[in-house]
Amino acid sequence: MSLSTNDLVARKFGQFTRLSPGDRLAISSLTGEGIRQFAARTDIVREGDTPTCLRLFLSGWACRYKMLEDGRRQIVAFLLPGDLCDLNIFLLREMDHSIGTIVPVTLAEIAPAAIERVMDAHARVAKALLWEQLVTAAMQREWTLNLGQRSALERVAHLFCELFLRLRGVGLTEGGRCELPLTQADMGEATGLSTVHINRTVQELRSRGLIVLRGKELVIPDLAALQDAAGFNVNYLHLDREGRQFDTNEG
Amino acid sequence: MSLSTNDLVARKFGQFTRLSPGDRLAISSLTGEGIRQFAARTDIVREGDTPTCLRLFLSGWACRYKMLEDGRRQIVAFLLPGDLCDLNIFLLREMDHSIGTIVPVTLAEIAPAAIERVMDAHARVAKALLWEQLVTAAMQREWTLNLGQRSALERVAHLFCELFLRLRGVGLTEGGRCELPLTQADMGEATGLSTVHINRTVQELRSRGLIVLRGKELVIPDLAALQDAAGFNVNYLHLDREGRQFDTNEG
DNA sequence: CGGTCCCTTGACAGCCGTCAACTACCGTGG
DNA sequence: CCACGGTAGTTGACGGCTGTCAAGGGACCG
Repeated sequence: MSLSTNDLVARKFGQFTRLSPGDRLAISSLTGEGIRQFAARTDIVREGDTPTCLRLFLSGWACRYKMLEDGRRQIVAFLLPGDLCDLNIFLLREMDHSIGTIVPVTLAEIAPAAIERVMDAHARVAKALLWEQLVTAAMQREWTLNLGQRSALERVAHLFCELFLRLRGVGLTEGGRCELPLTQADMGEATGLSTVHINRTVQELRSRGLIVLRGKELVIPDLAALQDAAGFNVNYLHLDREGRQFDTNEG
Repeated sequence: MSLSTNDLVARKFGQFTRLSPGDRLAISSLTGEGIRQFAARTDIVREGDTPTCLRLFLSGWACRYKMLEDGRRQIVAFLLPGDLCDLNIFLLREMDHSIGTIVPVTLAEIAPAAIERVMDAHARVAKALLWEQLVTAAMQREWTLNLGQRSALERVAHLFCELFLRLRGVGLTEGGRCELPLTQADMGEATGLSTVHINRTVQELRSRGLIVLRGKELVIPDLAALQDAAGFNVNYLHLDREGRQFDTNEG
């Protein structure tokens, strides 16, 4: 498990910089204690809770969500394996949103002090974590654009593109195939659409041959075509290895 | 001007923590050089640019925005006096969005190294800046909720509540009154609504007595009523002085 | 005084939500 | 073996919120 965590971390942050074995070990060491499992469809953190630790997601899918008083719910982000959530969050008195699982999740709970220690000792790791935080913010802006300007078809296509590329970044795809454990209700809450309209939109994407979605498996026969339908611009994921300037020389 | 910057900084971060005179001076000193002015309706940074510096907004209004290829435009955030933008941004190779002015803007351009120096030397300042970054992220999540779940009336009311409270936080309101230099087209681009529908929505808010909007001045006769109409929950602005635990003892 | 920007209003259309019913699937238990 | 219930997906009918198109008015400015 430590090995696979190391691998996950290498893939995740390898999208930004090449971490040395020592760097990777430092991150993996954070996950030594505090491994926790959560069942599907349960809350990990609730709005109003006091933040206590950061979390590194190791397996499974979760989401950040916000609710209105009358029950309307908006998923504002998905959390996938390799995602680190809430750097510096302990500065806030209480959470303004909740985090809930979609499917069973394994994550590592990390004390703020431990992260600080590792970031102080490993400059490249520090930069990689800050990069992760910047990309998270960029995704949130892109979602704002998605909800504000895109049509239903574009929104759903965009969501699939983003999820696929993020999963591919951590080695969780096979060719054009990936897992997609979301219900259509989840997709609706993420895109601001009703489940009925999600259903129609998914079928439109199917009939255009842009996706094959059966069970919990998504296949994208032609990623460029799906991106085109979505008006997807990959720049916000910042997968450009800018971090090469910070790459280790050790390998 | 240095004095007024000091005052602005004190108000802005005073919402989180009480900075010592030395802390405030340290921030103000960052703005000594690199003061720049921008005309109304011009770009400060463009998508694709290489990030070079952070910016502390001293006066005027600006916005972050993203565009789609066909010209659709989404404002994803407003930048008001006291806002600091893009901590750590230099880790990214290029901007994924643009920043443009609404009205003439004065800002201080700050070199990454200078910020780093101040944050290293002043722990409370560092925490205040990280808090600012967390609040920015929280606002982006709230906008996601706004666009995904709220009706046109709720969205516009919510926008007005947020802008008013943010301005009040830096002392730019008088009673229930504040400046609102946005055109209805701007409001539309921020809320994902057409200008025509913004117009109708604003008039509905007017006829309900929730706002008085004339010229570039917004009056909110009953903030609680407007918040109620918007379904506004202030928690995401994190104005709870959690930072009191980090407050200076110097006064 | 013409031009431009911004606001306003009306008519009409369409995207998407709501409501409702139905199917498929699956695990449980009688 | 089948009944049963719950979840997820699907489909049709209908309505409404919001967009589009178009035109006009007011304020400001060169």
